[in-house]
Amino acid sequence: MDDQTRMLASMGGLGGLSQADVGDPDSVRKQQDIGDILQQIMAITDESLDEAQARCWPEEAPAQWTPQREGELGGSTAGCALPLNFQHRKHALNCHRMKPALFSVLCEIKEKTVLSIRGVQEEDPPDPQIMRLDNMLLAEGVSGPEKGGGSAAAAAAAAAAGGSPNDSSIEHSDYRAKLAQIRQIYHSELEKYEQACSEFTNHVMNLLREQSRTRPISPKEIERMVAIIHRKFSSIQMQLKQSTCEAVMILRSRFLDARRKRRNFNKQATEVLNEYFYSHLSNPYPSEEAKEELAKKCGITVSQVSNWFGNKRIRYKKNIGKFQEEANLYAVKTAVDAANVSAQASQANSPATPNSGGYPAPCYTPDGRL
DNA sequence: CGGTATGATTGTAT
DNA sequence: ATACAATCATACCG
Repeated sequence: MDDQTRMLASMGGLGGLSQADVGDPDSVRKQQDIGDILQQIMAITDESLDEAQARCWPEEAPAQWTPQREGELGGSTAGCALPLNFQHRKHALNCHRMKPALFSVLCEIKEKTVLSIRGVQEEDPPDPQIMRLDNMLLAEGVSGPEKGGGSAAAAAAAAAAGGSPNDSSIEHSDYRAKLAQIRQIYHSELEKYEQACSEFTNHVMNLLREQSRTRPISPKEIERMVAIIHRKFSSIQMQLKQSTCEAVMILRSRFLDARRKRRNFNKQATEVLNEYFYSHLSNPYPSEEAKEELAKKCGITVSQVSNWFGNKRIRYKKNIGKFQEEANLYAVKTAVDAANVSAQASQANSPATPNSGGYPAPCYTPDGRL
């Protein structure tokens, strides 16, 4: 009680605001006291904005040739008399021995009210949308670790495998270049966002910390503010990720949809494949190893071999007649090869085609005609 | 230019 | 996961 009155007195001395009527009941008076103090604080907080503004004014104003009368404006040569006045009041408030207690009470009250208003939506789980985007960017190699030599190595490998610099490898490198471009843009934008975010966060935190000396701001509140800022920025980042994903998709559909740029396999490759097919007509299902072997021989991928056999089987079955000529041709071919291998020349039996399975064998004569 | 050949993709069943 | 069937989209050829 004593303290309070003393504080009031001192505040009153400062601002001349203490018009507390002495006749009131105690509780009411207490409330009013607190109200007054709050007003004081508010006033100082508000004014400190002006003060800050005042401080921003360049001091290059030539020294005033007519020094102002001290009594009137608080006495200062620095153009504006307000700052000192405020400094003084602020200092007095800060140094008041009731200040810490009052401050903590204010913080507590504020904590309660603020928390009850919008407290319970903490720690939202990671957005599934953003996770999806992240996964995709990672899968496309946009957001993952920089695989510096990766593209070069891949291109080299493709060139080596292809033997000749075919179109596909050229297109592949083109695709890679475009992807790298997207990747670069993505990363620079992301970096920009992150920098802006941290800068802004720092700025706000400093501001709040600065203000927390005159205004009840708990560390928790600052944390919350930071979280809000981060949420905002991450939503911006999501837009970036989304548009990057779109760009990658467009690129993919343009460059990697092989149907658009279908190339027939070269003659030798088809020959190898057909040879295998017709010499295994009873069971034209190459094993994984066989597929790999064929792929290597033909300079195509294993899945291309699989595609070829899939297409071949279905088309052969659908119209055996159409393929008979071809079948005979390759049958003879293998027969000749076999004959060449075995020293016993063309004293021909039927060639080594053990036809016993599901695919009807073409009928042919040893000389290769129907 | 139109028809066919052909490699790739998609959907479905096993 | 693999095979099959249907389909797509391009390549190729007369």
